[in-house]
Amino acid sequence: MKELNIKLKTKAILPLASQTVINLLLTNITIKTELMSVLKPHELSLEQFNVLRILRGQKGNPLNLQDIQERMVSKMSNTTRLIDKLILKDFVKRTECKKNRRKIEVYITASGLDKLLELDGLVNGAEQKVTSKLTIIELKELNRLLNKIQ
Amino acid sequence: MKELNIKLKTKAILPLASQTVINLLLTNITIKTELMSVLKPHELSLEQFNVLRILRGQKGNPLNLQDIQERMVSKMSNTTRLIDKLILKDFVKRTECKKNRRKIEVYITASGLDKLLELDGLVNGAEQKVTSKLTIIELKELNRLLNKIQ
DNA sequence: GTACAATATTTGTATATACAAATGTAATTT
DNA sequence: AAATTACATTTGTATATACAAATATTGTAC
Repeated sequence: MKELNIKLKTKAILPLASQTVINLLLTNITIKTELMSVLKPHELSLEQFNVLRILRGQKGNPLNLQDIQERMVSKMSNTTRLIDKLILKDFVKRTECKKNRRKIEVYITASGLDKLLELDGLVNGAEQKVTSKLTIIELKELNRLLNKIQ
Repeated sequence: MKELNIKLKTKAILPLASQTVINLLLTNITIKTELMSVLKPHELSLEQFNVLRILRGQKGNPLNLQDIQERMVSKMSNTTRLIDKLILKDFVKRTECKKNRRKIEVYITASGLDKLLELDGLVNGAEQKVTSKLTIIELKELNRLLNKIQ
């Protein structure tokens, strides 16, 4: 509570539920800032990077937009336009599905795979950095608690 | 880990640090969705609501833009334009500071206070809802862990 | 007291997010 | 097989976010 008051420069006494919500929002900003500091120089957003990783996970097989969306962290973002951005950067390719022309299939390109290879270590480093202040036991406990909230 | 794999529809085995980061991002979406479901009908964003609460905390005294920004959860957003929106809704007033004409002072209006009164219970309810699956001890532990990350 | 630096806010711009509506395609019903 | 419904993606629009540049005011050094 004391730390929270310092962060928000206030003396207000907040209920535990409010403290938790604010702390989660603040932690989110910390994490996004850290990850973006790695991705920004490569002109990738967090979700763009995530979609590249999802496509790599397919090992050469394509995914259609819906399947991609289901695997994304934020299901709300506009997948069509996100893929457009990745196509402009030549990290993915899009082809029409022959079996069902409503669908489009998305592949990761060789240069997309290269970029991921370049980023893997950096992103892992950022993830390590933000979690490094907790022990393994604490991290497991944190995951357990977060899981209960969702 | 199992739950995470289900959420992301993948079988990938992720390091603990990555799991934690993704779980924090997912939890953030849960919380924002819950809070926005309360605020949306009132056409307020999360930060707009937050700024109103910050101003109420001043008990009639004004705050300038910088002071507001320091107290905000997300310090990145454009405070000038956020205040513009609140002025349009007649929830705050802005006056030029006489001592230092570079500064502008922002007050909450009576109708801003009314709106907050209307929202207090709803927002508290949303906060309770998202935290209700944890015990008080777990919530305290969660706050402690989040504090260490930030 | 003029020039320069520091401060506070505003404006501009590019991108991201959120969501509704439109388009095109396939499947189902009658 | 025409009409309707469901599905997959795209487009439109409004707002939010992120950050750089511009403007206006104040403080300070010479």
